[in-house]
This record gives sequence, structure tokens and C-alpha cells, in this order.
Amino acid sequence: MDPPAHYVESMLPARVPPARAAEPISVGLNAAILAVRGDEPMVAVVPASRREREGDGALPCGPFSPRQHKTLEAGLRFWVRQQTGIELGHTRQVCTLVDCHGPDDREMASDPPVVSVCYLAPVRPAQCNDQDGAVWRSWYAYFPWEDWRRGKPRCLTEIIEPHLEAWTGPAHCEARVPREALNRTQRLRIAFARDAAAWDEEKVLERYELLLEAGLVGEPAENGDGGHVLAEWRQPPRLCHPLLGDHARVLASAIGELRRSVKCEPVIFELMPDVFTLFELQKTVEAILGPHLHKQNFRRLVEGGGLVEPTGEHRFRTGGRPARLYRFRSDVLLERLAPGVRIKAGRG
Amino acid sequence: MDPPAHYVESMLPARVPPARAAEPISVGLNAAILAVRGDEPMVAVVPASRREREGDGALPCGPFSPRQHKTLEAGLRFWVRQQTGIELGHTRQVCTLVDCHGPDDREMASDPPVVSVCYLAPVRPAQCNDQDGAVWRSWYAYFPWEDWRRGKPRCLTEIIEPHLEAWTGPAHCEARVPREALNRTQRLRIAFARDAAAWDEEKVLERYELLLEAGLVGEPAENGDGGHVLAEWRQPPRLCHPLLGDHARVLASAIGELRRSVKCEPVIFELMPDVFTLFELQKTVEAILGPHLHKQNFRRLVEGGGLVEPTGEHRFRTGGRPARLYRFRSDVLLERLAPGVRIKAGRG
DNA sequence: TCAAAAGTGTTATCCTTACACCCATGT
DNA sequence: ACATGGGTGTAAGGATAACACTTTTGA
Repeated sequence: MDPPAHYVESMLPARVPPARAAEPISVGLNAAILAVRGDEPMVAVVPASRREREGDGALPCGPFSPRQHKTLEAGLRFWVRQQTGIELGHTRQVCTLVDCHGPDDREMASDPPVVSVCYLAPVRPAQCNDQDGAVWRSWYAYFPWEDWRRGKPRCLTEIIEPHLEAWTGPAHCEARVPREALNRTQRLRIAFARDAAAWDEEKVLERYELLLEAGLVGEPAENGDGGHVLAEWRQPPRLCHPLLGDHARVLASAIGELRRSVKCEPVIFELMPDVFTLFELQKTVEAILGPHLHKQNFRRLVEGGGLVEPTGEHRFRTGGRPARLYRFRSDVLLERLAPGVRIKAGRG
Repeated sequence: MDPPAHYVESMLPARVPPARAAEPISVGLNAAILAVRGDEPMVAVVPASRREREGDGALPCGPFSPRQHKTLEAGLRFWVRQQTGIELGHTRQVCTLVDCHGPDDREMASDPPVVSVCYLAPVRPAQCNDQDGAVWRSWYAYFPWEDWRRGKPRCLTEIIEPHLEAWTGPAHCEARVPREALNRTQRLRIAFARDAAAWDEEKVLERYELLLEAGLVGEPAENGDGGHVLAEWRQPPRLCHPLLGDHARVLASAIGELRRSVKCEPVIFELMPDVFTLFELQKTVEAILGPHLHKQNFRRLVEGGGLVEPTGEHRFRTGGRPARLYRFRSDVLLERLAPGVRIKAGRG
């Protein structure tokens, strides 16, 4: 807990001491590259071909090297291009974590401590085809409980809820503080909308971390991870098939952030091709936000809100009447504050 | 632009190479500690007592040392406690930057490259008194153009707008691409609400960076900074009196983030004492969001929204009739999504 | 007494939800 | 013909912005 000696010495003027006195650390960069292909929300992963287990992979990532790249973002783009061939559009920082490795955690140990800066990078469907090193997977392969496109997912009612309920419950107060149980109950209520609370699609990370603690997802714990989790909680089937290690946390944060920002910024259009029909736009929003929430009002909101403008062209072969094609009206950026796809849940 | 050799070699499996191969970097932490005292929004700065110039200072900051602290946040709390004596409540990451020093930029050079993780930390008014090493200053001392509490600030109309308008204008096309000018015009429109665009109180950082580029704020440039700014743009009086160096950018981001989150999360209550009157709450919101926007409807929204509950007590000596005291109803966290102080501008 | 703030009540307006219905295409 | 998606209109309901007015204190 004590600071290194040289800091204490030079403490009085209270200014930060020169940075070169500090302990050197490796800084990592990693990217959750998200896209929507068809009606499926996808993420780009780099397969771990060396490994046997099918399904293993990692987000594109690499170390930040100030000698090579002036900015964090430049470094990120470099590694993404190198590992996946994808040229990123806009990116945004999601969070910065300590010790955020991929699925290889155990082997890499953490002797060289790492700080990872995590990015969200939406790309268009055209970018979303397997190429070079990249493989695209559905988000919902990693987080099936987040998929509300066809109503409440079954894995929630059938597996997660009962197990979490039990994991929380006061039945296990043995040597545990009641405060702990209370915290769990509260966290469960907030994250998984128990007792009349509303499901908040943005709380992706909170849900993932709860499931991780409860042992319902994550790496099989061959070496008991401290014994804090009772044996019985190891019984339920693991839900999260493909493995991402700590990168799953990053993906969860990125999805949460995307869901958040879709509502108040025009990010969806970074996921759309240049021209699109309103139906396609709606499907994309639904793929991201989960619940299939709206109806024809969606069209009115989007068009009336000045977010898009018709190109004059039409798309045929839509399965019905030909649809007008639209493009994003980038002028909204100049006109309106918070031009997102504001939406309240409806009943289809 | 080429990656270090060992990366190219181990490229094919496309997995991230072990982190210890990476270049070691110093990781810094710094905190924009924000509070509202009376009607004034304040930030904690650490004065640079060594220096002559009155007004110099820096945000509390220090290097992250994984040997000392397991998490970034623990390190942050340590340095803040050390330098200011303040015990932080909740904190949130705002951004991570490369080379973010305080006002000492020039001397520290950047030979040991630094990545800084920047935090926003709201604290209650009780914490907001000068103690130990901390000094509290109004935000608006640094960013007077952000202060819309008494209507549009004069420095905007009288100084900033004319100079920026000129700085943008096509008058200076000499050896400059028109695209550059267009970008400037657009950025000006967005950031400073030119031509019918609405003032967006959240774009604090965009405004600061524009002013910085235009030479209206920032350190006096004794050593021409590359000659990209014409001499005439050096004439306008500097607006930003106290100096923070790169930390000003951090402060701007933090203010923007706070303004953003006040509207959709119950962060204001982290800035309030345990009990308060609705008027005090309103004043606090106004101190942050700038425009004095609402009216008695504010009370209805806040109370009706279930954000607060009366304690039963009253406060006398309010300047008028005694006011009911309220406390934050922390249950909203369980009930509602996005429980912020949603507000639209009004006319007083 | 007045100024300042605390409160209460009411109305007009807008926004959005929800429903109903017609249009055009491909199978 | 019909299923599917495209597209228009409108009525009911809720939220809130705006206004008017009363109450209670301190100076």
C-alpha cells in the first residue's frame, strides 16, 4: 500500500512526479469490431488455430508501441488490419482494464502486468465477410441470454433464472454475510429484471459478470478458483460455448455501449450500407437492441426525425412491394442534438 | 509503420503475441474531481507551488504501479488521497490518452511515453473545502464560455465568435485546402451552434479543442508551434486564465461526460448532501448544465419520477418559506431504467 | 411591507402509441 | 389468390411546458 519511496520524498509540492520515475507497464489495445449481417449481429474474432478446442478465439488485439504509432487509435488500426484485414471506420473507447488477456490467461500468467485499452468499432456489412484472419460470429453465440429478438430467450427462464435465484437465495448463508446475499439479490434484480424490474438491454456487462461469478459461464474451473463458489454451482451446464477469456468482458462492454449509444447518436448508420430500406434499418436496430420493439411508427420517427432522406431509388425483390431506398442525412449532425433512434418498447 | 520484427514472424496464427514482448510504458492516472458548492461548480486542483505563475495547477494524478495497487481505481484513490486528502465516492473512466501531462509539458518532454487513464469523480459539497493540498476552482474559471447560467456568456459574443468566425472564414484560403476551411466551418457550427444550430452543452471538449487550435486559449506559444497558425490569430486576448496544460482537456471531457450522464443516470445525487431541498437540487443541476432552464415543473418531474422522497423535515432560512427536505430514493435504481433528471430547456 | 422562495392547480399542446386500412410485388 | 412487406391516416392517451395563483418566512 505504501508508495515507492521517491514519491513520498517529493510529496509536498503535491505535483505529479516526472513520469519516467514510474514503473513500466505493457499497454495493450483491443477491438470489439461489430457489424450486422442479415439480421444477425456479428463480432470479428481471431481464431486460435494453434489450439485444439474448437470455438476458441480472441478479439483482435496487440500491444501499443509509441515508437510505431503516435496515437492509441493508430496502433489499434494497425493491429486490426494486420490480424483481420479490416479497415476500421469510427472507433470509440469503451474502457481501460488491468490485465485483460484473451483466453490464454493462465499460460501468459500476469508477470508482465498489462493495461488494456478497449475499443468499440462498428463496421458496415460489406466488411463483414470472413477474410484473412478474421472469423465472424454472432454476439448471441457468446451471450444467448441477450437475444430477445424472438421474445424472452428460453435459456433465461429455463436455466439462468432458477440457478441464479438459488445462488442468490438466503439458503446459503452458512458462513456468509447477509450483506453479501443482499448485494446479490439487488444485483440480480437490477441486471436480470427480477420482481417487476424492467429488463435493461444496456446492462450486458453486469449480467455477464453475475453469470461469471455464479459459475454459469466462463472457462471450466479445473483448478478451484479460490473456493468461493460452492460445488453445487458448478453443476449447471455452461452456457457460453465459444471462449474469449477476459475478452468476453470487453465484448459485453462494447455491446452495452453500442446499445446505449444507438439511442442517442446516429451510430446505427455506421453499421448500414450507404443506401438501405427502412425495413433493413429496423432489422438492424432490432438485431442490436434485442426486443423486436416497434412497428410502422419506427418509420415515421426515423423519417420525421430527419435522420434519413430518400435517394429516389427503389429496391425490388423485398418479398413485397418495392421499398424506397434511403441514405443517412449527415446534416442532422449539424441540426439536432442527440440524433439517435429513440425508441420505446412496443408489442411488435 | 512496420511492426517490430518478432510480431511479423509470429503472425500466422494471428493470435496476439505474449504481452511481455511489448514495449514498456508508463501508465498515469488522473482525476477530475467535481463538486458543486453553493451555486458554483468546482474542480479540485493541486497547485504548483514551485512555480511563479499564479494560477498554475494540475489535476490530482500519479503513475499506476501494479505492484502497489491491484486495480486502476485503487491507484487513483491512493494518489487522490495522498495529494488532496479527498476520499472519492464513485468514479468513472472518461478516456485514456497518450502523453497527457499537466502544465509542465514542455519540460517533461515526452521521452518516457505515457498513457493516461482519466477519471471523473463527483463528490459532495462537504468534501469541497480547501484542505491538505487541494484547491477548489470554478469550472468556469477555465471555461468561461460554458457558463450559461446567466444567459449567453459575453465572452462568446464579444470575443470568441468573431475571432472564430474569422479564423474559419474563406479569407485565409491562401495555401490552404478549401476542405480544411469546410471542416472548420462545420466544426464551428456543431461545437458553437452557429447558424440556427442548437447549443449542445455536452460538447465541452469539442469547443475547447477548437479554441485551442484557434489559439484563443492555452499556453502562450513562445516557441512557434509549427507555424500552422497565422500571426493574426495570436492577437486575441487569451481567455483561459488558470493553466492546466493537457489536463484542461481532461477536465473538459469530464464536464462533458457529467453533463451527459446527469440526464440519464442519477449522478447528481453523488454531488448532493444526504438531505437537500428541491431548490438546492435544481441549483446544482443548473450549475452543471449551464442554462437556467426550468421552473416549478422541475419539482414535479423529480418528485413524480420517484427520484427523491421527503424526509419529513424542513429547512428554514431559505430566503422564503421553509422548504421540505428530501433524500435520494435509491430504490429507483431497482425500478427504473435511466433515472436521470430529464430536462428540456425552458425560459426560466 | 416587501421580496423571495415554497408550494398547488389547471390548461393547452405535443408526442407517441395503437389500430385500421390500402398498395405493390413475387410466388 | 395470397403472403409479405411498403406505406398512409387517424384517434386515444400520456407527458410536460406554460401559466396563474396561494402560502410562508426573513429582512
